[in-house]
Amino acid sequence: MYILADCNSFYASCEQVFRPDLRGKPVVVLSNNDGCIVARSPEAKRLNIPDLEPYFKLRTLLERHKVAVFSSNYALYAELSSRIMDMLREAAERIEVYSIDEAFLYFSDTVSNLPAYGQQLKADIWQQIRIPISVGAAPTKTLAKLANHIAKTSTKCRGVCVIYAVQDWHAVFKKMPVNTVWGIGRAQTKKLQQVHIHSVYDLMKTNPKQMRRRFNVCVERTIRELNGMPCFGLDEHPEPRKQIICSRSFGRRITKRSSLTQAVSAYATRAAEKLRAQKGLIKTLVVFVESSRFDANPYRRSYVMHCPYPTNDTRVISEYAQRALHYVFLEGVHYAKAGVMLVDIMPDKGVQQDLFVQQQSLRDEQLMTMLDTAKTRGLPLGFARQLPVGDWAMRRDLKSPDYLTRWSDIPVVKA
DNA sequence: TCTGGGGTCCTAGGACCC
DNA sequence: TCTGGGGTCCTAGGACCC
Repeated sequence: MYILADCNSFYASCEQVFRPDLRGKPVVVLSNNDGCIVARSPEAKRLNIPDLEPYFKLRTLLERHKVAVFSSNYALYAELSSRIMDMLREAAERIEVYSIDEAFLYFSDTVSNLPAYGQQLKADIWQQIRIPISVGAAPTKTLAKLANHIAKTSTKCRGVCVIYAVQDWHAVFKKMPVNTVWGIGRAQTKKLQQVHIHSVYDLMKTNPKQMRRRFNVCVERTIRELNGMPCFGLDEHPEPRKQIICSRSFGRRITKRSSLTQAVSAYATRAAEKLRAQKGLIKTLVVFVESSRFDANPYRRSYVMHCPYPTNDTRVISEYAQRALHYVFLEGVHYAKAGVMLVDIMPDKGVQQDLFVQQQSLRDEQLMTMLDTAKTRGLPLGFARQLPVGDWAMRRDLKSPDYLTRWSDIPVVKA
């Protein structure tokens, strides 16, 4: 059996952990740059505040309902997430951390009383971390996702739903729209509706082989999973990333080359850190810049750059990112976003040596290791070109304190 | 004025080879 | 007039996820 443990309105719940005065009140969290709403507490959902809508369009509505609004505070969410994942790891045989706020647990033998197990898990995490979760259990991942959805939406379930045999759930599946299925997004939903498949039940009852021909292999697997045949296994030890992207929209439009230089330098630095963290090297990077996609004539350019040898040295990656920037920069564009992508990542062990080309030296590696160590200890070491802020910096006007990751932000208990 | 970021997988089509 | 077939690899774009 697969069990999906999924935090409820995760970012909004995190903001409430150190703000008990906001319990039971509408809370929303914004994306980077305070762009869109990405999380809503149940009270905010009940006010019909839409998900993924731009903040500026909803401002008056939010003010009218006295909704507490927060910028994203990833340091806080990541820390709370890792504490929850540690608890889940203790509670299960095997676990796949699927995203910041959810994990699949797997049991080879059925737990004797799954509903009770789910309730206990939920109670433990609430008691230790003060984050509410929902639990869905079923013979496949897709069904566990569905069970979790039912656990979240049906008050009868009290946050836990177990699907043992699909045939017992036909009536419920007939009432659930097909887009609630994991893996069926907007485009597929539209195509499915054209052939009169509207509910989860409709999809479940189709012929997987025929559906593969008409749609694709993903849809086929989903149908099989809905019928209780596992097609997706547990991914306990995810492979290292194949690519690393670091990009941001700017706090406001920028036109100066110097601002873009700083931003690209900061992104290249961050990307190189991520690369070293997974012990990778790259030879190829891509830099892209763009104006807003809402512009009448959007400008978007990218440039692929090859480094002379496999590297994870911030200085080299940054240097080649700047060279790439040279090719995509156009005077007069109001830039809204830029980014650095590291592609073709290879492990730093066992790299093909080239007799005639320079390699990354041991000294370079030691310098990078030293920088990374300094960073984990909170020492502000960096390169002169890379400034932490500028006119390109992200907007986060409503960020909560870093309660768990910054000494100066740790809450003080008053006697 | 203001519209997120970071991933993966699949497919179709082109280039190239024999 | 008539111009193969099958395989691999790469890339771009689409779709999906949270």
